[in-house]
Amino acid sequence: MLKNECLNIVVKALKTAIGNGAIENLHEIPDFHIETPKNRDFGDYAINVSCLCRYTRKSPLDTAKCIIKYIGYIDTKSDTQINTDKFEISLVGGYINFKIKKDALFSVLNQSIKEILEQKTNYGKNNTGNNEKVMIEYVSANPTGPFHIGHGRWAAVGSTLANVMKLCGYDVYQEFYVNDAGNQINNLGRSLYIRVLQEQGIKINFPEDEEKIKSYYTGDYLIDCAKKFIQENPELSEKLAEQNLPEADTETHKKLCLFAKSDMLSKQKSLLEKFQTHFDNFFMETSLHERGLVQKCLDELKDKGKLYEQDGALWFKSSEYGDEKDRVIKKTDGSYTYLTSDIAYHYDKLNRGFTKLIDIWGADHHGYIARMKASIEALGNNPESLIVLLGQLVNLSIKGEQVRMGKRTKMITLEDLIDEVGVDATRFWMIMRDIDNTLEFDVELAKSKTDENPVFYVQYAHARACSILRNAVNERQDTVNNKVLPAIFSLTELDNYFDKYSNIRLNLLWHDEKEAEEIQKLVEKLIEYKTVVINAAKNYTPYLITKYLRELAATFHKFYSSVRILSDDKELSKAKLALIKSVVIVLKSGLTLIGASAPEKM
RNA sequence: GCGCGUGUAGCCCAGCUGGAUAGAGCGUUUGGCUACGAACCAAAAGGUCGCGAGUUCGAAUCUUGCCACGCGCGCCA
Repeated sequence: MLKNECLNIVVKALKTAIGNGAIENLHEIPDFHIETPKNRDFGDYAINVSCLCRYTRKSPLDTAKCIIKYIGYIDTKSDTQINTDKFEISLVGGYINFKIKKDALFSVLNQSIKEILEQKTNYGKNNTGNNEKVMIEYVSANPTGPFHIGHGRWAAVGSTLANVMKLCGYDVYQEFYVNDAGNQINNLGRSLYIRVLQEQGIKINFPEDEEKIKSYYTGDYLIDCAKKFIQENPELSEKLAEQNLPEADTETHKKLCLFAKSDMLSKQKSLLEKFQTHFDNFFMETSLHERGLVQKCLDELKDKGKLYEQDGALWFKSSEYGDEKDRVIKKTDGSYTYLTSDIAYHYDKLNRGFTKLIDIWGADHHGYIARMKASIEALGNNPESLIVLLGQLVNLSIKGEQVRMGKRTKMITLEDLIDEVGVDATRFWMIMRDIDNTLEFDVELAKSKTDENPVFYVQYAHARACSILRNAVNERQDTVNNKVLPAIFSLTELDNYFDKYSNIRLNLLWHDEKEAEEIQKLVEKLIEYKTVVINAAKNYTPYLITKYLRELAATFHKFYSSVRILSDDKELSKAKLALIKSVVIVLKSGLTLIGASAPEKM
């Protein structure tokens, strides 16, 4: 790449300068950052050498002069301008600016378009992940009710991150942890019991006592579940109704719990699929207990002297590993805390061979990080292997007015939102912002099919580009002369061209300087996709993909408005169509990464 | 009180490892469809980068002290 050549030129010159004693006290070549100048009149790439000022004891400009003196080309216009075979180099302030000469630029742009057309959906694929085994655990909602809006954010972010990391060569495994062992399942079963009785006409209600009602799920989603239960267990339901038991007996209770749990879980699963979020595994908390893993973890911690008893409870010395205080592992009533199974769960993940554990949690769980890492370290593993991505919550608003999720107001579920807004728009909006920011989700905006909505802006670009490709192989209407023009290409002709594409005739296009500029900008944007993907994976920031897609769409729309694609000149049209095809490929690839569709018509 | 996060244009947000005149979108004003999709494009207006100090040749970016907002600080999950 030309970028690296710029870097090499500067580094080589700098080394010569040091060798000649022009710069003293500098022993290590600094890590130069290659930038794209904000003002393109300066050039295509720039390297800032101001960081060397402290060694040269000169101004940034003089420092730069001092370096380019050693680039070694004779074709020197002045002490601030030099020509190489590929670049025009000029100095402004502490910047060494590189302007690529036309021939060099052709070959780079050609090469890039060729790469995109050849690799197609694989464009952007790389191996920065080095096949590392990564587990991404996200959503992990309790199986006690429908998803709320926040779960949607983790689903969209987690699945997009998984897609991006796969593209970067990580061996990604996606898991959903089901908390099906705690007391909340008992509460769920007890709540279903009441609904089952109600459905059979018995006058019974949830307790009114504010304390007691906390152990019930009063949402009406259990009514459906109750109906299903009665249908599948008619005899038992009748018995329950006749006896009108104040509480279900243990056997029945277990059955109720199990039924409600699996009903909730299957509803969650199907919603996730609908939402383009595909897990490799749903890991049941109960399976940890069944396999004795919890006990095994406790034994191991005990052997290492990390547990102690106090006030009738069992404690873990997490404060030895940086947690602010020790944590209870086993309560006085003999039951385990949530943390206990989580310790076993993460221990198990590492034992399954994953070297990087990514957990996506709501910001309200941030206090958990220290104790989780403490447990990993206490069990002899590297706490750095756990990466917790803390996400801020979602604020839902309708027409600018915030919807408060009070206890009294009816909850808006993720499913409601998807039905209202659609999968594509919901996913796009959910990952549009960095998870460090509270997400402002305006239902009306996301629904709107106008210029306020970035999802449609991007999809429209894709549809528009597809439309041009269609027009190239279809008859067209010439409204100026009012006649029908024949198709420029046959479909196979065009496909063959893209498939066996060897050299785009960009230089054909170069006669028009304005067009050339637009073409260069467009191709550069397409090239950028590769680094965007890498950065999104490296920094766990899937929002970069949406940001990029909006930029690419904007670049394309602008390109479209100033460059005519189809014309009588077949060769010229072909060359331009190769660009359009590339745009289609990259837009579609990006939209696929974020789990949104790429419609060819809208 | 302590911990984490946020504070950039009227609104919602970018700003890459400290670097050139702080950038998009929406909204506002104005202009552009008689050939490829106007769900688009172009132009203008709009900023004490929360406030103060420090480090630096250079700070929206790093350090520190305040201020405001959000979340958390359970033998809940």
